[in-house]
Amino acid sequence: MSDPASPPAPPRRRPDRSSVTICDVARLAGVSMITVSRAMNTPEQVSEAKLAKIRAVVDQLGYVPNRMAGGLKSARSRLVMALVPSLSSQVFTPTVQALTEALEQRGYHLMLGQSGYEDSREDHMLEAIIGRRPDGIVLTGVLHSQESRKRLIASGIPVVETWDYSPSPIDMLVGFSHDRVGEEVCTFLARQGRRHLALVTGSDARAMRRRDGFVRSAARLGLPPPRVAMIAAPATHANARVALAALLDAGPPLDAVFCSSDLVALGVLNELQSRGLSVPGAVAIVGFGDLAYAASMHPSLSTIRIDGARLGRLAAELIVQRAEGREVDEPVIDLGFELVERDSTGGG
Amino acid sequence: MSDPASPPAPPRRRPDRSSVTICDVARLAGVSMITVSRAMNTPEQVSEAKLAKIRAVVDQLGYVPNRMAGGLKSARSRLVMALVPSLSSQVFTPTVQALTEALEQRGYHLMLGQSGYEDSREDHMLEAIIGRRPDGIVLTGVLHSQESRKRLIASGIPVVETWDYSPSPIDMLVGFSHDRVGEEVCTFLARQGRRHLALVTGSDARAMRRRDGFVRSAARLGLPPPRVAMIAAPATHANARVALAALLDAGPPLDAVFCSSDLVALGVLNELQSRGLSVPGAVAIVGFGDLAYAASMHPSLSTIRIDGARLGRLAAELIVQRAEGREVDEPVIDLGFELVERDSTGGG
DNA sequence: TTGAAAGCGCTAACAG
DNA sequence: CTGTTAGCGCTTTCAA
Repeated sequence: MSDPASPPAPPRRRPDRSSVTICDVARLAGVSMITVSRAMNTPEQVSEAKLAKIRAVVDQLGYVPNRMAGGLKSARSRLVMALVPSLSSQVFTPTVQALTEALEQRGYHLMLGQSGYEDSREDHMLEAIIGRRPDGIVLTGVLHSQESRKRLIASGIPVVETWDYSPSPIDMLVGFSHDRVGEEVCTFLARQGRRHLALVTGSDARAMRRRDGFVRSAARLGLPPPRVAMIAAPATHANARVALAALLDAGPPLDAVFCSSDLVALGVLNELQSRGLSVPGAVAIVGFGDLAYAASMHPSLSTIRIDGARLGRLAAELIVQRAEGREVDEPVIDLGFELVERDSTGGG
Repeated sequence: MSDPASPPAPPRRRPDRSSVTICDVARLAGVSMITVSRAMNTPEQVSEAKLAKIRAVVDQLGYVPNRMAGGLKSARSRLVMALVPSLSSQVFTPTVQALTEALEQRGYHLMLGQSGYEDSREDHMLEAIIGRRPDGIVLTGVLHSQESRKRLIASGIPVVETWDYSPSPIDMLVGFSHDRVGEEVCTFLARQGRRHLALVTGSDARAMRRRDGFVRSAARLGLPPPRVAMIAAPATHANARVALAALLDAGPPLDAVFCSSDLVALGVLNELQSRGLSVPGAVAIVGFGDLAYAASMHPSLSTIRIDGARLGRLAAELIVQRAEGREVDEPVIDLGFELVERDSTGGG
């Protein structure tokens, strides 16, 4: 019991978890560590015989290389960080999905982060990112402070900005002009004979840009200035209803609404329905995003479609090119957008 | 030009990007590396004077510790991997959000992965995960093959399974019983006087468990066997409409539908509306998930609410406890659920 | 095609 | 409170 020669072993956590290393494999296969390394990374440099032997041992031991160690020496983490404002906004899902797949195919992994918080957290966030030494960062129109931008540039990590357009990005860019989206929707509604236009919109920077284009276009076309209902954050279905309700209660009737997202459009539709206003008879609605349900809603929703999957693939391409030291042929890509005409604006 | 003594330097990529290391900081601050390390990780162990000096140098140089290096030595990556079936299913968003925040607070970062693919990719996925040596894995009722489960157990990484209930999990669990969800919804609808029940449901394992509970309960209550419409994957709004349409066209009328998600419920609602069937008058609808729009839909949607945020916080708690070698007091947690009664079932 | 040596950037384990 | 020593697991030279 109290034998001093055999003290009870203190219950240590994970004394040697997953301790199978490249060393163990090398020993069992009767080769050197570096040969094992080559067998994993560049098998064409290893003879058939040793390759077979090594692979057998790897399977037997369940060896999985430690990428932290590899990344440390090679200075390549094979990690790409993507920052989206929020996961609840379905608009970014296809982009993230495509990004994941495209990177995976090339041997990279995606880390996903949410940036839709206060500026105070941005610093923490950036530190977390840079600390992991990703081979690239995909930004979704974020980074509020100038300070953060500088820091990111200083880190030397390749950056792709997306979902927005700027002729002079930090580094690379795949996006489209929100200004032009606003203009095009306004022109379209005017052509449909709508004159009393309104916006029901969230308050993020890109939505504001769409608003500006919309309002400017209305002025140019000689329409009455569009009325704007800002949605209290977050821009949920419920808040959209509230915002539109306030607009309807406060002023003259309107005959068309441009919404900052398809979800908002759904809220607007429900509010109109509950007031007995017909869509598209009395009021036309245009959404933004072309989410899965836009086409099958009742009535189906006219909206702006962005090819988010293509965006993701292009961004992945750019990052990988830069990470592998290749020359990037076209670092700034305008993806464009498409106005999809459906029932909510009077039939397509 | 052809001076052999000065060959043109090949244009190398990132020759020394972000090369400021703990070494540089130590030198400039006139202390040893380990003191800098302590200043960053356990500042209470460093004197005020040196701390101030070090912090100044860190700011000046823009030093960000390389977590790959730290993780290598300490065998703690401070990385937690979360696997969700898909990002498009909004049900998991609050969980992911809460997980992110709770982990961040404790100095961990979340890596998000999507698992909703074919089994063939599961192996790749697991390899990618284990390769990064996360301190924990949060699983969302996934991992199709028995092989994968074994491999995960063998890796020794703490695992929390979520969004499901099993008395004998791999390691730890935070979830609820889908069987009981099905039972409760069925009982509820029966109590409302509904007798001709139907299911419109996706085909994932958990939805199937809800179906089983629902069907079993109906039998027990002496109701006619519920009719089941399976939705072609993916379970979108449009596919839900198609599935319900087929059901309505093929057989006798029904007076209540239990849907496998709120999105499906929206599709079901739209299909009923377009056929002039009133909700809840002719048909009652119950969803699953209590997404943001459920409460503000028209009519508002009765549904099953899961406290996804709480689930995320609890999972984070468990992971961190295990990662830090503390004893886990309650490794299996039944979170429960709540039936939220709204207009789509005849008023709450 | 293979191997030996060296070290990526950091931190545990001891001493002082 | 501070420093020294020794490596984490892997890959990049370089040489055979």
